[in-house]
Amino acid sequence: MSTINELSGVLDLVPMDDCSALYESLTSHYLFAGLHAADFEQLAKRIAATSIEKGEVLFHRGDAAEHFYFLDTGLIELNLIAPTGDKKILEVVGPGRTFGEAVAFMRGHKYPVSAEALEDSKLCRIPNHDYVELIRSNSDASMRLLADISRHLHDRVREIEHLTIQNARTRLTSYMMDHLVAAPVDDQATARLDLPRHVIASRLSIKPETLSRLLRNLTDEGIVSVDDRVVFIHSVSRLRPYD
Amino acid sequence: MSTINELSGVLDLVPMDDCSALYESLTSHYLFAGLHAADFEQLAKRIAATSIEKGEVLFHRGDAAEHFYFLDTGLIELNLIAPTGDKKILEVVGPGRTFGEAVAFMRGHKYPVSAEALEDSKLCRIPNHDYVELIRSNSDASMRLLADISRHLHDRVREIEHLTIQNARTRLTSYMMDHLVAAPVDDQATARLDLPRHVIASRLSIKPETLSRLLRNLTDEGIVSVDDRVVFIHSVSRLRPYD
DNA sequence: GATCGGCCTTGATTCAGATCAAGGACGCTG
DNA sequence: CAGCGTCCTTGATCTGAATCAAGGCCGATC
Repeated sequence: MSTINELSGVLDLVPMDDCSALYESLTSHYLFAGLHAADFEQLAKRIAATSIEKGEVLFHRGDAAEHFYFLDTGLIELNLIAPTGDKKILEVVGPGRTFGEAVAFMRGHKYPVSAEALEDSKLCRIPNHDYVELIRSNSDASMRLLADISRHLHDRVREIEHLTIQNARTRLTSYMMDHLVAAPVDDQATARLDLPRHVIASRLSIKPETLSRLLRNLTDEGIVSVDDRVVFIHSVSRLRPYD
Repeated sequence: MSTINELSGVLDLVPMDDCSALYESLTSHYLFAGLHAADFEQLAKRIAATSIEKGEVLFHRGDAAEHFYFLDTGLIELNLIAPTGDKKILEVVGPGRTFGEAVAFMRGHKYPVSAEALEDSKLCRIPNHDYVELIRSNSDASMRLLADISRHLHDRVREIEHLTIQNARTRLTSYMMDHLVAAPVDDQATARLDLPRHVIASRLSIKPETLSRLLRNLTDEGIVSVDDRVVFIHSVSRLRPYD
């Protein structure tokens, strides 16, 4: 759980140009797709590729936020830490997604969350300042960023809804429905719980013991069958009676 | 709890131009301040002034969102309703503030929350489409909107933090510190709990009974004195031991 | 294949906050 | 000022989820 970012340039930064595959995946991301080629090339000079090992912290909540990130491979958790040491995982970010892009516009320019690698990861570090300067003259890109941040906002509102007017069991069933491998057929479906149980528990704001018991209850009630990371849902309508 | 907005134009809409004071307060809001006078005049033609009585619902969660709002006078709550009927007040919006502006950029263009008047209120209804078209050609305005929505996002993250890694008592003391009438002096301060108790309770995601008991505990511990809506804090450091 | 160390499950118990149930303190109306 | 409704407080009890405490199940290492 060490920080690799704080003590000057401990990150092994590499100019991104050196890695054409990464260049590709970045340009196809919707936050960059609409940029003029010349503009993007200019920005790309300031983007660095880096990697981080499982368990390392990319940035801490409260750190000055000069960059945002694009995740190429691996898995990053965004979390909040209580004074008591308890951790709440807000979100798990997968490949092809960006994080930290809203911080550029926040007062104080401090990260409101910490970012830690759940797996060895490769990412791009994009300087806020350069990106903002670029989109300032590109209204389409600005609109896409607005859509992006608004979606994050909506996600947070939904999370608050889950935390306040729903209970632990409903949060778990929502999570399952968000992780189906395919659309339900015949009131049946399969979900993949690909993350370690304690990570899922933290995302749902429950303890691992509670997650375990909830899965047991659902199994005992004949609603699901659990085989390691795969959950077979025998009856979606019984799993989600109020949908 | 009736809806005034659903059945076509039941809102008593008035062209905003007719009300110069309102015009004034709108142009001084930071989301409109940077606009060119000619642009704003164009937009103003499409802005309607309206009013709504205490207890009426301005829009429901899930309604198609064609407009956002600027609150001139009164008080509006943004809430979420559980299938069981329980209500969670996400935010209480006061005069001079806007709400619903992020919805224009969300997929589906549906309000993610409902808006209900806590007091008789006067507001302006701004068409999303016209506003977005206007800021599309005004990068300063776009940047301000990005800052605005990012701040909302940050607020939601803080709320999630309060709900997950803090307890009811800490949420209440945070609320008090956010509602001081002046900066603390000598480890003492005064907070105003200007809203009805049940509204504050819902904002904090607790029941009125619990709010009442928490205030009693703080009083019994000699940390605060409560006189109706005014809370005198005898010791900020004892109220917030981890700050 | 024995030993170790994570991670997950299960059981027993505790606890924060909700719920249920009475009052009390008002402001309002007739 | 009597009567009433609304809002708030207080007390008693309940409950969902946390905590505490064992085990069980691997997979890794020697």
